[in-house]
Amino acid sequence: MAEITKRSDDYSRWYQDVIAAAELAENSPVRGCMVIRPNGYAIWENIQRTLDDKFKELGHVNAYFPLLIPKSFLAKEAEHVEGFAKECAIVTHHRLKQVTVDGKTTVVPDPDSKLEEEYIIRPTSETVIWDAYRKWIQSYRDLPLLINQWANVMRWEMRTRMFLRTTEFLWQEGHTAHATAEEGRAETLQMLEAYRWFAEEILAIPVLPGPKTENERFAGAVETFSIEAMMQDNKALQAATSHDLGQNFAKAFDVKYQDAEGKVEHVWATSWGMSTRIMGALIMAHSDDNGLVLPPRIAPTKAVIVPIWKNDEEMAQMCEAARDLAAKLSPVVGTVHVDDRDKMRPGWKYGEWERKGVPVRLELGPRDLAGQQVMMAARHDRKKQPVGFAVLADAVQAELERIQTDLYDAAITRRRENTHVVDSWDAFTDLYTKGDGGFALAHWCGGGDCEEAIQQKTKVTIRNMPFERDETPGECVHCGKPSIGRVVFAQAY
RNA sequence: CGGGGCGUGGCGCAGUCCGGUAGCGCACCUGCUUUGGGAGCAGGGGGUCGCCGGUUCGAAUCCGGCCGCCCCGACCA
Repeated sequence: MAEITKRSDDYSRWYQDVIAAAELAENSPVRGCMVIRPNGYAIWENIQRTLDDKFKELGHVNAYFPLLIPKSFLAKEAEHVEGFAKECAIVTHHRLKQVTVDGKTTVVPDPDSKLEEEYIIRPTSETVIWDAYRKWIQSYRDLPLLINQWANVMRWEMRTRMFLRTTEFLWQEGHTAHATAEEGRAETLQMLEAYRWFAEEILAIPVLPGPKTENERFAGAVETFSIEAMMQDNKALQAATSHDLGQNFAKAFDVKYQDAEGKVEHVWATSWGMSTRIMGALIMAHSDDNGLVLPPRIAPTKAVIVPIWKNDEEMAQMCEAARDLAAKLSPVVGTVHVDDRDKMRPGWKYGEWERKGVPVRLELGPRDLAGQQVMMAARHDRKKQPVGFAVLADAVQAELERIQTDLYDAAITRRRENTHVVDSWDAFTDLYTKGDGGFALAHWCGGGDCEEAIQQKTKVTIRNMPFERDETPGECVHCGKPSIGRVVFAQAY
């Protein structure tokens, strides 16, 4: 295993090194696409399970819509096409043909199999889904319609980064239909809150929920909300979005319902999503120079037991004792792994499980067994202490909770230290050129042109306008016009 | 798509300037000794040198083209 680059030396290499060292994912033969390895996919499965339970608790059901979307569908909502046209993969043929060129056999699209109407690989599924909703919705009795889909999508990005921006990515997309604008808005906010809960309580990543500016809105939405997180390099990352789609898609796909009084109206829609990008946030939020650090609530393996021995007899004893402990622990704390591999010394194993981010390590040697105890070590702060067998389950449970809390506290402290109230353009530019960046709470006039000008000059964008923000008017940090209050600026992933 | 860097066993690299048929560390396999923070010794397996073409008696090395990866910009979740 190659050394992990230090964060202070090269943050972006560090990020890639952590992914490689923890065996989360690797590049694939397809440009911009990644192979998610078992260690990475196990985390995604936990993310899926937790979110899926939450969605269902809130009344949603799952369905599956096709990967391929007729080209004409995308064109039905004007803003939507404009937003996605530049990054669509297109399926044009349905058959290959073997040909021999210079004695070598290869395959080419069979010209005779050209599709009359080409398909695009979904960049998001609003269009196919709303085409179906037209058929499913007739009456107010069919509402609300609360459907979620777990799927892969493709957006042909110019520059990709593992998890953070890949050509193909996995996500969930919720698509709901409602009888009134108020219900739609309530759903949009409810799901944003679900994402906030998930990011903060499960992933230990503090986030700022709030509406995006008009420029940053989802193509086709009336209003877009996001949760924004700060990474260890002080850049912002949009961790999830929730869109109030108004009647835009209902009108584009002619989805109407009849209310109790017999009046026919277009329905009101929302969509909301969280993707494998969140894994990039998870990796960057907590990991250190020794590798991955995972919050216990999302970690696939909560604890690993490393037995220590000097000879075959001891090996048998320690392994048996370790398996006994694991069997007692698992029902209380979750998956516990016993690393009984021969041929590897304990020190090597410690290093490996640290790289992979397992929150708690339990060391069990002859001296421990004699004293009916283990040495318990935490991944994130390396604190080590002896714990008696009798109280082990409670102690590990408490340790996992301590780790979860520590990680959240560290992240929120880091965010506080790197969030600055900025009141002049000089201070603003200094922060992002000479300083360490981070979040700037600054006045903004509300003008899209002004927002773009700021981005042009500094590469800093308005992440969102947090619900909890200072709305006292002031002067726009850039143009000096009267402001709508302070919004959050940052360089973003 | 522009600017910079890099493609050589699984990983990290040397060799390229100055052409002579591929080497080091780690990992892997076998055996013995080991095992409380990345063990030691001995033996062993594995590479069309990113791809295509050219020059040459001979190319990892020189020339031309292409592809991919990483970093920095323009687009985005």
